[in-house]
Amino acid sequence: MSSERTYHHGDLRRAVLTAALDVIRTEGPGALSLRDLARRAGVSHAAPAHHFKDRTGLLTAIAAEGYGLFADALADAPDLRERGVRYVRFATGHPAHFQVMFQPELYRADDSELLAARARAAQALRAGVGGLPAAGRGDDARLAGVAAWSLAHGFATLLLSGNLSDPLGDRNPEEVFRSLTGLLFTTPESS
Amino acid sequence: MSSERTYHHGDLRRAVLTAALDVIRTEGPGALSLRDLARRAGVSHAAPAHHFKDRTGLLTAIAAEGYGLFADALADAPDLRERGVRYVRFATGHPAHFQVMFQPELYRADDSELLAARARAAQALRAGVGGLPAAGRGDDARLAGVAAWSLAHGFATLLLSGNLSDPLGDRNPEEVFRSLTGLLFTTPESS
DNA sequence: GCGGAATCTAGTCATTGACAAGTTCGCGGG
DNA sequence: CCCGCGAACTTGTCAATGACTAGATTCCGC
Repeated sequence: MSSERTYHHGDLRRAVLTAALDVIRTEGPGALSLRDLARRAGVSHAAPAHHFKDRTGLLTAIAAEGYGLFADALADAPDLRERGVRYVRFATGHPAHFQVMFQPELYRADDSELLAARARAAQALRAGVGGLPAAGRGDDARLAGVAAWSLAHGFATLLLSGNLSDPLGDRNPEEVFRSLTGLLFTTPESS
Repeated sequence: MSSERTYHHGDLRRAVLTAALDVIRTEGPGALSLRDLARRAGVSHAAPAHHFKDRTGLLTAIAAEGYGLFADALADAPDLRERGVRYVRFATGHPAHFQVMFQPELYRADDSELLAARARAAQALRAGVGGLPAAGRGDDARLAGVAAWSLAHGFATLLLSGNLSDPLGDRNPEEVFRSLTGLLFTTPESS
């Protein structure tokens, strides 16, 4: 598969995606170059365009894939705290996807495939807000949801930008986040 | 000042910075083009390079300026909650600065001017963590600081990426954030 | 008003994204 | 068997950009 020198690559789309995720993770989305990705895959400079149309198309595909993986990761979490932990775990496990997903100016937000995956993720995210301690109903519940989301998202974002390596040291980020939720959402009856 | 057609621009550095902030705010850092900024300022295509060396230099200058403004904004906040509110206010008031500051791969993190401003901001940020309700001392205090930072940062980030326009509607983000802190850090004696 | 330094201009080169046109390959119908 | 059709990939090209160099103009201290 890797040593074949055929005219057709075999799975160029995935190869380009994987290489792109690698570049984004280490150097950021700004360092993405379609021609560089083509070189890495051993194909001509215009080959990637056949699968992704253009640079924005590639980033759109990454965002869509990211939302899909995100929805899967959040799907079967037992409670809200665990959902938050998985939020953080996704960010550390798929940093490139995560980074692109939350920079809408990088991709085409009206892409249909992306919208579908995004909707799935949004539903998985909202599903666990009900069991919040401070949440009665209506406005307070929505606020509590925003609070939980902000906490998880902020932690994940600060983690990826390297801003927590100092205070956290070598501790497991997920465990630290679990402790965090214990500090804030102090609820004796949380299952 | 604006209609002068002299050889020297007068304040090209600021003009380029302002134009750059405008581009970043509306189209993201990826849309930055030194040549485009030069055109907007009415100078030759290589003029900006004299002030910022290269594209990364411009972004470094923006990050450094951002950290300076950030430190000023947080400086004289009465309590931790208000510091959080100002964190959010800074993000909405200086979205371009904020966006660049927290994407270290965009600039030179070892720049001396940037490091100085960043240190000032870090001190201003840490100064208000002491008065936390759940914070005893040592480990718990540090965790509580990370929690507060995560909450503010996550809220600000989600806000800038457009992810809160739905749940918030047309409500004032700062006020919503104030309510959030009331939901989480419920402390009767907080001034 | 002189000389050096800061500011800006003009020209060039390698790289990139985007597009157009042509080539090779896989595959199913006849 | 082979034929044709579409998908996958290549080659060639163009405008735009970042970065660099050399040179022109202006400012400012003395």
